[in-house]
Amino acid sequence: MTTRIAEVALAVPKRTTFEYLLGDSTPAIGARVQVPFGNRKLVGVVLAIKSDSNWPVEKLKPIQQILDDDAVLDTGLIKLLKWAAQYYQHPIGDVMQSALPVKLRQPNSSEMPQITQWQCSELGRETDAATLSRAPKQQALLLALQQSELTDSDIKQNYTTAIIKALEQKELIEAQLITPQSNLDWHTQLQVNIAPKPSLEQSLAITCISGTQHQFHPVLLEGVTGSGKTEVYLQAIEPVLKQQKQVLILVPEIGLTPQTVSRFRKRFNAPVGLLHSNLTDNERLAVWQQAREGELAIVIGTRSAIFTPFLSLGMIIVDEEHDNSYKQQDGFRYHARDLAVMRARFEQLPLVLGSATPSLESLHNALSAKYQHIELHNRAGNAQHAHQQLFDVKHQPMQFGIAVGMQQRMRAHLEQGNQVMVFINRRGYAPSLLCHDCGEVEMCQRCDKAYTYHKGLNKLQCHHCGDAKPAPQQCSACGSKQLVTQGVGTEQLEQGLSQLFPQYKSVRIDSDNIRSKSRFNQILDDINQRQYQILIGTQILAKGHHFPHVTMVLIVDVDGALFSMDFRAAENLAQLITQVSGRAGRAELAGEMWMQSHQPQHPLLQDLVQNGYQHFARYALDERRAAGLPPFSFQALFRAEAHNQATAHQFLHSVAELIAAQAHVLPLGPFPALMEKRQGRFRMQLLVQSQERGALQKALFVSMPQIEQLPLAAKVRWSLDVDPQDFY
DNA sequence: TCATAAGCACAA
DNA sequence: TGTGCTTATGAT
Repeated sequence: MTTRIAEVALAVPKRTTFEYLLGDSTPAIGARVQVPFGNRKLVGVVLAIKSDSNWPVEKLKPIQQILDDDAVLDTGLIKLLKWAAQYYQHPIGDVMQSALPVKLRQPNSSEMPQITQWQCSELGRETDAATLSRAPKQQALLLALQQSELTDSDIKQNYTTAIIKALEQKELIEAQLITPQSNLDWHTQLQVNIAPKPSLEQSLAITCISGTQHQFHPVLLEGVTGSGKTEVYLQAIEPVLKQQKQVLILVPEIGLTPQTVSRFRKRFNAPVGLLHSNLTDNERLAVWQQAREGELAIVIGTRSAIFTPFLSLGMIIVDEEHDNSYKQQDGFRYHARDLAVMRARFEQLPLVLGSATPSLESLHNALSAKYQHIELHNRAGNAQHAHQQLFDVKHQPMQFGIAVGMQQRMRAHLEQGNQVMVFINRRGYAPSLLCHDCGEVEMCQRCDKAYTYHKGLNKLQCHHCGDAKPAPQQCSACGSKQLVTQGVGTEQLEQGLSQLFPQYKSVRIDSDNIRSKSRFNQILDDINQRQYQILIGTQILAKGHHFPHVTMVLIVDVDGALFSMDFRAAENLAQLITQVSGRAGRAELAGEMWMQSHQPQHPLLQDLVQNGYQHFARYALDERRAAGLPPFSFQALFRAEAHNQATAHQFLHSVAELIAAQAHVLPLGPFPALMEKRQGRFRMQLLVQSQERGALQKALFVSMPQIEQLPLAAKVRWSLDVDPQDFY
């Protein structure tokens, strides 16, 4: 009788799998098992069953328990995850774990969990919602619940707990613990509700996408804002659903709006599952299970939804594919869009990457015919883009960071009853506090960056490490009381604008002011109800929301991105500008967008303003080609931080030597990170670049074990980022 | 002299 | 990554 051994992936930071002896029963490949590890118990995923081992068999320990009857990760997902572990050079066990819902990382059952669901009480069903007219939010929620039951987190997207509690106390609604029921009704009961007639462009796109099922067929759908990409998605997935195949739709973190979701729900009258960061662990597991059982026709989710198991997946859509939130920024640093491409390839699926402002990487793939390229040029109903213009602020009188000339423009728009949106990329009152007598700036000792002054809280806050302290009364160097602020942040801008325009109401939208998703949705509602005339915010305001009454957008400072060390900064700025100008205003009321700059002649800005993103992106691609930057080369970034700079430098220097021994790769650095010091640690980076992806992969594959052996590797906190998106 | 902190190796 | 063993530091 031969010994049977299971190869198990465990969440430990080693690049290896671990082997265990099997008893009488054999777990499925992809099932979870509980195993002894040192003197603790861990949950791992079985990757293989075999009869021989690289380790002395007498040293192997037996498996303690098989946790699942069936695989929690099917063979397709395991293939994808193994590929990802290799590509991103990340420990396989950690990769497997991050693909599982939190509940399954512990030795819990993978059975369908119970979740909290709200419904109307007897009284609530009979109550006319109109009687709650003095509490419009409660009224809306009651109406919604009279239509159908909703889960706890569904409700919390749009309503605060106070509203839920109020209705509960009036005994109009009640909570119930339910176990989602298993059924595949949508297979037979799918009904397609009336769809608007697509434009010529749209129907061409729909035919291209849905014409090729059961094979890998990547499409870049480059459609200007308002050209009806969602309608293309809706009609393109129809034949997929009709074949009883499921659809996975990835959206950016902030882009999951209730409107989008209800459009999909209403069109097909089929179950739609949502995966986003506000779900409880049980809700997440429930959606995961329902997708796996085939009960959900459509799953819409953020980054990690790319790991959702499906009974029968038929298509993947990545909406706003350029969005940076698809890249995981710590631990297992995968890019969900890139994994979507691999998953579609492995499982032979059609794939749609949609964006008004495609990433240069995807655009390059489309232009070089690796992806099919479909463009939507026309906006529905002849809606116009906001007209983009540059405003030269050189020698201009400024107040609160806004040129007087721009203030006059704002006034004109406000006086016509329209809304004005102002973008500024700094939170707080002022980016630094300075002594007028000696010039001393209050600095965070741990990050070597100026503290941001928050006037409302009367605090100094470091935006890099989060350290905060009460705002001082006098200079810490000379004791002078002449402390002045320098620069302008959202808080000061809001205050300044209410001084300049006292008759108009303004609202500030930044992460200081937006604590919860429901509060954010509340403010968006109020904006569209025209409760506010002046909207002040950071980038958060730009993502996915429409502002029909905004006729003027002002970007306070575009210069920062033009001269950034980060070669992607200009691309990101262009995407922001284009996204915003497509979302402000409406058909009969084209808006204008102004950008304050000291460098209005800058060729990138000029190109963007005169020719639009499409032209700009191709121009930027040429620049990347000339400079040998991605997507014309491939990068990996080693980051290291240590208590003193020399240690981090020394470590990366050794890494560079190991890398340099490999063929066709070029180590650049070590150089200090854009943010040189953070939380009291010095941060250095080493960029590895290659003309060929394969050469870079091979170099990393060979070097990583050597790097891990370096004496300093244990002393320095370090990580590897394949295809880095930023250099912080 | 003891107690706690920091450093280190290791798990199948 | 988390644990337990070893060594360094330091207060009494």
